[in-house]
Order: sequence, then structure tokens, then C-alpha cells
Amino acid sequence: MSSRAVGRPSNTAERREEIVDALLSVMSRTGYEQATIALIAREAGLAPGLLHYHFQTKQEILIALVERIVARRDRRLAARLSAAGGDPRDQLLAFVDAHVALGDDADPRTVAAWVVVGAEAVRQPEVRALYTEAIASSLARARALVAACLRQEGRSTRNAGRIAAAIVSAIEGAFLVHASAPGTLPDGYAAPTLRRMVAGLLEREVET
Amino acid sequence: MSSRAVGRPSNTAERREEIVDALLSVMSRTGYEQATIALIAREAGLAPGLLHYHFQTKQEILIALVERIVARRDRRLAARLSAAGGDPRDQLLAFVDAHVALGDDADPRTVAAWVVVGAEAVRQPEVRALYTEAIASSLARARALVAACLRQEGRSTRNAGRIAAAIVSAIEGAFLVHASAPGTLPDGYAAPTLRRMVAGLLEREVET
Amino acid sequence: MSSRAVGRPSNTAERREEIVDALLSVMSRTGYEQATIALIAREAGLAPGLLHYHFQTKQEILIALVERIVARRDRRLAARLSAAGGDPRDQLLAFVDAHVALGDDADPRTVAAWVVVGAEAVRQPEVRALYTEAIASSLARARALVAACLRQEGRSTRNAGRIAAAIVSAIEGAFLVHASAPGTLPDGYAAPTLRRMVAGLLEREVET
Amino acid sequence: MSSRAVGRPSNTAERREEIVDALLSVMSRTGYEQATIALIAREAGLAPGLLHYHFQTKQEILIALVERIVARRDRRLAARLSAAGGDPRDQLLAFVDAHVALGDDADPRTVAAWVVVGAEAVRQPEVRALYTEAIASSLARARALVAACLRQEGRSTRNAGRIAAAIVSAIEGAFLVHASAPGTLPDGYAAPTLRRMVAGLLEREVET
DNA sequence: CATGAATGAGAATTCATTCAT
DNA sequence: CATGAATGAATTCTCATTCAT
Repeated sequence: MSSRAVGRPSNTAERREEIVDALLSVMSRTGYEQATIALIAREAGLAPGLLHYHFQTKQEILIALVERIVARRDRRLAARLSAAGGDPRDQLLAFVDAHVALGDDADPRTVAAWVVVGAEAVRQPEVRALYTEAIASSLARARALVAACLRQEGRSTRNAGRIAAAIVSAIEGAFLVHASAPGTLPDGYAAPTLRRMVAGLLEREVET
Repeated sequence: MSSRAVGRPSNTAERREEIVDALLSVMSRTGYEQATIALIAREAGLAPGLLHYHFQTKQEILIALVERIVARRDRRLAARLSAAGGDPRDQLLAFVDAHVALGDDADPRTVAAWVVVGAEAVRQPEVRALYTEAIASSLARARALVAACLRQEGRSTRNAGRIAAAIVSAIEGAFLVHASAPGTLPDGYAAPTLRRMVAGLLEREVET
Repeated sequence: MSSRAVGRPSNTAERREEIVDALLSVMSRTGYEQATIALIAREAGLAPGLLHYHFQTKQEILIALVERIVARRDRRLAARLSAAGGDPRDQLLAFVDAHVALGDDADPRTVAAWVVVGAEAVRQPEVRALYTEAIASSLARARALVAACLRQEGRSTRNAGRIAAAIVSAIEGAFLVHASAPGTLPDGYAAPTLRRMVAGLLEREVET
Repeated sequence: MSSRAVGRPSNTAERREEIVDALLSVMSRTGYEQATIALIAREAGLAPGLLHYHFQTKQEILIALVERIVARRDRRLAARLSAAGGDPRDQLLAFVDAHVALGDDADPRTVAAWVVVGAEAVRQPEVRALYTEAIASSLARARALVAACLRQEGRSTRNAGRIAAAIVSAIEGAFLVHASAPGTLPDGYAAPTLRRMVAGLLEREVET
């Protein structure tokens, strides 16, 4: 494909990955603004100028990072869902597990970075668009799974959206608290409790 | 007592409030870093230098803001709890309502600012300390209320901590999603759904 | 003299002294630039605004301080000279003693402040004028005393100026080293050694 | 060895020298505080931001300047001592000459800057450490040379320290007066008079 | 592709001075 | 006289971005 006669084979793809990964690391410690090009470059073991060869702007690196986090989450989710079998309830629990796998490939750096991304979404429209899309996607997926559960039990799906919102809120909230108020959540809290929460939300109507 | 030397009366208290309020406004739009002293001053209608007369550093304004948000939350919570009567279940629902009163005195500015504070907690130890304390306080309070509910029903309080964690996570997560992915959560989602979530979490044990 | 009918008796004189003294203290710790009006005011126990009631500018306080240091030095010198009796050699030694009385009213603060004044003289013409006048006065006085010694011994006064310059240089240099490189000069160095230096300088011609 | 990635060759060493030299020039006119980054940059013909690329802080430039002045003084001293031959008295006179060579490579800028450094030593611990080390080094060297002279004459070296202190004080004091009260010292004062002073200090004991 | 110097537009912060009370 | 808030210019330092090599 490349018209390059001989020359050096392009290493742009890997370089971009390295740079995005360096931003992830630095950002999880310093936030986005304080993640300077110089710091990111040092973290990646590259010269500062090189970052602007591979990315036009610093924001572009952030965008790439957000896309990568989302893509990995989607990939992980797909894997778990396909492994969970056909039962709707199991599928929903797989959804939860895929998100709260804090010790899996979603390392602490990513959790902290994700929280920082959330704050950047407050002010950067481009980031907000991606973030919103990611949340909306999660919500839609959760809603479908919740609806399937309800249908299976012959119940109305009227509340599926709200229940999905509760689930996604709790997941995102757990990330936030984990990163911003470390040590406050009980150990091993996430998976079992969220699972129970899901179960509870699916119980028969409660007078509210 | 020192009747000599009256001089100019101090207005520091009000000025500080004005400045903190200006930070709240600006920060909810621009994040913390982009909330420059110049912008905050303009928002407050003050000269930039004056901000550093009333606060040593910009971070000090942020600290004051966090303290104010927390204090107001505590005050609102106390009011609702005392109005809720003695039934444990009602108390717990009052706890939820006090937090998700997004349209009440917890305006959208505050919600967005709180999310930004969470991200700053990732990197600023002083902010993290306050944020962590606030979350820990909420968790402790929720745990006590959950435990009371469980005891009333003659059940074990073993899971009170985890249930409280789910409740607080969902509340904080709702704030986050509300501010960072606006429009994704169903309208009027918060109160009724979280109430249902609470009810669900308190249901009899589910195999997890 | 005052046309003031009753009112408060003016305390300007004392206030000015207090302010000048506060500058002395602060400056000996922080240098001139870092001796802010706020710091000086705090040191004096006064409100910042009051300093500009008693002095037009900050530099004016510095000028007053320099004048005070010089005046006190002159007063001390006069006292010692008149106490020294009529012998020229004794007079010259009294001159040295009056300057190096580091433990007397020339406290460490004053020594450090004097060094700072010297550096300010490099850039502030007004200060330089005063500083130069003070040094020139010392040199002239020293020269006269040296000349008297030489004449008494029936020797030429041709070198009186150079000898005086050596004496004054050594005195000022001792201040400088004392303040800027504390601990390097031998204890109790000043008086006896400078006395010996004077004696040496007055010895019969040495081939140089 | 890493033959790959040549890139732009570093010119940091020369740039740093230029910047240090610019500080020397500006500081000798304006003092340290008024030697702003902008002024230094203009003097060096560089963009202000570049100074902070090559030095972390303004103080770091000052430190580099002090080190350079001291290093040059040491080099000049070594050269003169080795040229002076083995006679102790000649060595001591070479010591004096090396310091007071005000017209040689120790230009007026350096003399004024050195006085300003002395004042900064009053308040900046890092500067004080370097300044003190420089003075202590001079004192130690002078003491050794004085002691050699005394021993040669079969006399006690008991007063070597004090005599050295007088010599160093007079030298530093001459710099101070030269820069801060220009025109007061007799022309051509330094070398011959200090030489005579040394001679005088080495004379046989005088009752003090 | 890669390096690292260079730029310049802000950023927070400081501070002498003014002035309303 | 005294107080302390207010101003605004100046200062150091930061940092994304550009570009010569």
C-alpha cells in the first residue's frame, strides 16, 4: 500500500500507542492539564517534538485515549457476553462483571484516567461527545439486557431504562469513588454488591 | 474593647463567599485549571489582585468551595433526616432524596463542580483528603441507616457496608453522568429509581 | 507650634522610628525587595496603610534607615574619640573600635542591613549618594587621624589616604563577611586584629 | 553509540554561559531582584521563555553565576601562585594581587555583581552556602600562606588566622566600597596599599 | 522519523500605593 | 491618625506548538 520505495517502515501505529499509553499513565497521576507534553514524552521515552509529529494537538492524544478505553471496554464486554450463555439474567451479570473488572485489564491507571476524562467532558465538547456516546452505549446495552430479563419473567419493560440507569450510575460511581476517594469502598465490594443490586432492581415492583 | 482606631470594617467574610461562588460558576463551565483567576475575578466583579488578598492561593479557593459544598450537603441531609420521622426505611429514603435533590439547592453548577472536584482529588492531596472525608462520611451514614433497616427486620447487618457502598456509588455516579454525559439519563430518573434500588438492595438475600 | 487646638498629640516621630526599626529587622532577614510593606507593618505591629501615611514611598523608609545608621555611627564615634584622649594613635584606635563594636549598639541586624544597603547603593542613586557620603566621611576622618599619627612621628603624610583606605576597607569588609558568610571569621577577630593592622600600616616604610 | 536519531545538536552549554553572562551584566546595574528575566533575556538577545528552558529558576542562574565567578577567581589565583615562585612572602603578595586585579579579568561588572551576591547571601541559604564556601576557601588559603611566612621567620603561627582574616576582609571590603561608593577610594589604591597592609600585619608583635 | 531548542501567549502570584471608612 | 480593602502593573514560570537540524 505504501508508496515508500525502501526507507524505514512506518512505526506510526506503535508510536501512537506508546504516546497514548504514556498519557494514560501521566494523566492518572496529574490530571489532564498537568499532563504536559514534556511529561508524556518522558514517560514514553520519546522526544517532546515527536509527539506533535504523530498527533496534531494534545487534545488529539486525549481523544485517542478515550477511544482506546472505550474500544477495550467494548471488546471485553463482547467477550464476556458471548461467554455467558443465553440466559438474560446471566447476560446482565456478565455486563456488570465486564465493567467492574477493576483488577483485570482495567487497571487503576485507567480508572483514574477515566474519572479525569469525565471531568474534561464537562468542558471539552469533543471529549463530551465521546464520553456521552460511551455512556449512552452502555445505557442502551444495559437497557436491552434488563428488558430481556423482564420479558423473560413476563413483566413490563416500562422501567427498563431507569433500572439500566441505576446500574450504569452505580458502576461509574464506583470508578469515581475508587479513584478519588481511595480506600473508602469496602474491599471486594464491586462485583458481588453490584450483582445483588441488579438482582434487587429486578425484583417485583415495590411501592415507592 | 480596643475602641481606638476604628478604621475600615472587614468585609472578608462576604468577599470570600463571593469569590467561592464565582469559582463554582466558572469551574462548572471550564473545569478547575481553566478557571483562571482572571475569569473568577470577572465573574465576581472584582479585581484579580483582590482574590489574592482574600485567599493565599487559587487552591485555597477550591478548598473553601469543597468545604462549602460538603457543609451544605450535611445541612440539607440533617434537615431531611429530622423531617423524615423515626422509621429506618423512611430515614434511608430521606438520605437518598437529600443527595439527589438536583433541582433543589443542589443546582447544576454544583453537580458539575463536584465532578470536577472529584477529578482534582485524583491529583491534589489536599482536595483528595476533603473529598475522601466527604465520601467516607456519606458511607458511614448510609451504613448506619442500612443497618437500622436490617435490624428492624431482624436480619443480619453483615452486608450493610456493601449495600451502603452501592447506594453511595449510584448517587455519585448519577452526578457524574449527569454532568459529563448530559441528556443520557432518563428524566426524573434519580429519585424514584434510586429509591427502588434501595428497596431492592434491602430485599432478602439473593444468591449471588 | 502646632495649630491643632486640642486633638491627639502627634506621634509621627515615634511612629517613624518604629517603622524604620521594623524595616531594619525585616531587611536584615529578607533583603530590601522582599521587605514588603506588609511585612514591615506586621513587624511594627501597624496597619500597612499607615506606613504610607508616615512615608511617601518605601524608598523613603530606606533613606531614613540609612540616615539613622549613619547618625548613630557618627554619634558613637564622637563619643569614643572624645573619650580617647589627645594621643593620635589612641584616637585612631578609638576610630577602629567605634566601628567594629559589633556587640554594642551595632547589632547583627544592623550589620546585615548595612550590607543590604551597600547592594542597594549599586542601583539606587539616592541610596548610593548617602552610602558614598558615609564612606567618604569615614575615609576623611580616618585619613586625618592617620595623618596626625604620621606627623607626630615626623613622617610624611603622603600615604595617609591609602592607609585610611585600607583601614576602612577592612572594617567594611569585616561587616560584609560577618553578615554574608557567617561563622567564617575567627571569634573576636575584629578589634584586636584590626588594631594590629593599623599598627602595621603605620610602621616605617616597607619596600613594596 | 546510538547512531540512530541524530536530531538537533545540543547548544545548552553555550546558551547557559550566555545567560549567566547576561545576568552578570544586568545585575551589576540593577541588583538581583530588578534583574528580571525579561531584562536578562533582552541582554542576551534571547526570548524570555528560553531562559526557563535552560534553567529551572532564576535563582539557578544566580547560582551558576556565583560558581563561575568563584571558579575564575580560583583559576586566576592558581596561575599567579604558580608564577610567583617559592618564597612565602611572594606567594602571599601574589594572593593579594590575584584578588585585587580589578582591571584584569575581574571587570567592574563582576565586582558590582559580587557585592550584590553578598547581599543575596544574607537571605538565600543556597547563595549563602556558596558565598561562605568561597570566603572560607580564601581564608584558609590566606592562613596557610601567612603561616608559611611566619614560620620562615621562625615566629609563632598563632595569629595566622587573624592576620588572614584582616587580609581577606580588606580585599572584600575594597570590592564593596569600589562598587557601592564609587570614587571614594584613592586611584590605584588597592594593590600597593594592600601589599603594605600585608607587610604591616606580618611585622613583629605589637602590643595591642 | 527524530531531536531538542525556540517562541510567545498566558498563568498565578506579588506588592507598592491609594483610598473609603 | 488608623484600618484594611482595592487596584493594576510587573514578575516568574509554564507549556503547547513550531521548526531548524
